Amino acid sequence: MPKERTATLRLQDVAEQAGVSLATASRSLSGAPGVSEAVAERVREVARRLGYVANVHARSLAGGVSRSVGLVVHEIGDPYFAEIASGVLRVGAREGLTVQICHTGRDPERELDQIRLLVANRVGAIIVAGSGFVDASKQAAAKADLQAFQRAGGRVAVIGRHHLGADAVLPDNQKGGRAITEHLLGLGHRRIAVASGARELTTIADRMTGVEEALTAEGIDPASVPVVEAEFTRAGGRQAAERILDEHPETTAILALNDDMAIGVLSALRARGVSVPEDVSVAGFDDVAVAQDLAPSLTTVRLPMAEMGEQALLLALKEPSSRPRRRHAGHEVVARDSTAPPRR
Amino acid sequence: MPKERTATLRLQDVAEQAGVSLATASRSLSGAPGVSEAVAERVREVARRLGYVANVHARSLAGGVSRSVGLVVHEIGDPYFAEIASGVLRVGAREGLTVQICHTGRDPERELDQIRLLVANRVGAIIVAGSGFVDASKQAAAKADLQAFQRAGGRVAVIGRHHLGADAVLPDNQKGGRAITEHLLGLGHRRIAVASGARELTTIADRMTGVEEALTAEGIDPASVPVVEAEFTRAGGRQAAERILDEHPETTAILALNDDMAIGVLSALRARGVSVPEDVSVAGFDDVAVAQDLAPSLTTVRLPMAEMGEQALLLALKEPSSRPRRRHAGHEVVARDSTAPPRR
DNA sequence: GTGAAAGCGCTAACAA
DNA sequence: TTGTTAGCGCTTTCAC
Repeated sequence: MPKERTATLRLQDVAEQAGVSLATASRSLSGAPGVSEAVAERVREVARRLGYVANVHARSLAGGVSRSVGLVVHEIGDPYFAEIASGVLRVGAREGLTVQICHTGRDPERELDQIRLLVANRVGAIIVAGSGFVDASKQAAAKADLQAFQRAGGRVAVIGRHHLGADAVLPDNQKGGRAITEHLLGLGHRRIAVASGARELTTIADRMTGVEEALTAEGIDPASVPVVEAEFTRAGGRQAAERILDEHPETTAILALNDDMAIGVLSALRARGVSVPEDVSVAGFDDVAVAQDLAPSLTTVRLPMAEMGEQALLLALKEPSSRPRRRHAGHEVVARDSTAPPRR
Repeated sequence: MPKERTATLRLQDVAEQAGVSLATASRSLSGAPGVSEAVAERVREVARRLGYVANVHARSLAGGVSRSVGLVVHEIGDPYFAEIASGVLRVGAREGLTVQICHTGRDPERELDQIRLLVANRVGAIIVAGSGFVDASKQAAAKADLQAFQRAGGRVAVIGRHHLGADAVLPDNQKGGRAITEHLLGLGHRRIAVASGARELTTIADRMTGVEEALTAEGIDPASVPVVEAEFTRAGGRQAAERILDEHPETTAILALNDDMAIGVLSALRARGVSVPEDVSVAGFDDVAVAQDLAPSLTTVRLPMAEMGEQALLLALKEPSSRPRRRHAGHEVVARDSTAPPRR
């Protein structure tokens, strides 16, 4: 980190070169009114020639405005969040905004720390992606900080169902859960098992609600359906699949609550010599890029991740409304090769 | 973005509440020496109680130091860069650094814009990930800006071979290219084809150099090996595979120069009814997370992406040396199910 | 239309 | 050990 005073160009230098005052130079470069076009153009020309770039810190300190936004994700290495980030960065670049990204590891405490850091950085907006917690108290502290941030003029948008009192982009978790279950039921499956992540996450809870709706509508008691809870990862999917195979050998279809788990399920089935979709059908959720490249290609629910990222930033860029806005993101069941009618 | 002056807490408020001067409050919170532990603790307590967070802009303006770094990637939605970013964020969080990420889309002009933006943001360090260009002039402007940034006290680290005059983490592209080719040759393949990306990228050039070394060592004329150039993506891999199948039906092994292309190759082969590895072996490069989950699982060269990200930030955090440092990242051929001895 | 000057919130000399 | 004060580079009234 630079310690010694950096010898960079200041606006003062540009002003002197252009033979105008600091104020005029400032106005010229920020496009503020009250400067003749001729002078403004001259100043801009000088700035360009000198390679001047304004000091964002000074600018934001003096003007109280910030051209940067913060994005809080679980883990950027996870394709789900990488896609969301991609959407956010795209809009950010278009709007000339800097985007700061940070990890939470789904730990409310780290989340809080990161949010505080973003507030300290005086970002103009904060976007929280990733699942909320069913237990609102887990994010109570974050909520308090975000509310204070909003009162101070900051903007907040979340992706997913949170109890954070902010504009939200809502993935179709419940409807998607219902739709993918209907797809399985429509194929004739009656012995379905679910590979689930931690139920304390709203993402999981909502997807499960959808699953249960579809089950009930078909006259199946949700309580009769095995739901194996494991980590929301490949490894978790593998474990879940093994337990399902061992404890519920009659299962004809496994629904994994995200693609990562579905990939783990596929790998466990392969290892056990269970063929998909002949012996067991497998479905996922999210439609990460690789879902189509697996063999068999994965039937899943497509969530428009990148678009959700874009929407979230766009929401955050709007004037705040009196009540939190909600945008529903849509979903689509993508039927591929991993699901087929059951044999029996 | 907040327009109205935000009514946040200032250090002055904390100082008053604690009954000390601004300077003492500053020292207490930044851990500077010259304050009695008792007073420092009291100030910290007050700050905590009030929920005070220092204004980074004021801090960096006054102190000339910055606790943030910039990361320049091709596209964050690409798993290769997402993994690198994950490594950078991990170290960043540990060091209390904010990380700004931006896209270039492999366009030198956008890269330059983004670098300028980072400089304007007075980040302490800039990390440029992604391939360099064989033609140094394409990044000449970026180089000039980065050099100026370094002279002004900023730190720069690159991942990959660039002509940027900065510390570098070098993926084992050449050695890896040689090793994976040797793997194919070792299995007995003599009719190998390469699905390559644009040769203007150093990543591709280096991997090809390794491939050619191995070929030559085995007494095969590199010029006799078909190299199909296409986009460095799945779609590009698909196209390349189709051309290889059409124009060089005798091919027994296809080496794709990254996993993304390899996935496209696999998908094209599947569509054509060509079985892997029985009819044709396929190998990739990078070992992105899904490589192991494909069917057949993909033989590839593992590059420690997340670690490369960590290393790059660590390099950038060190004191600058008189001459650019180089860190070699290592590689490992991971033999999986997509390669086997040729039939014929 | 242009310039002078007062801060923005903080750090770092320099005094006490 | 503590306090006073002068900036950091910019935006923004307020005069002219």
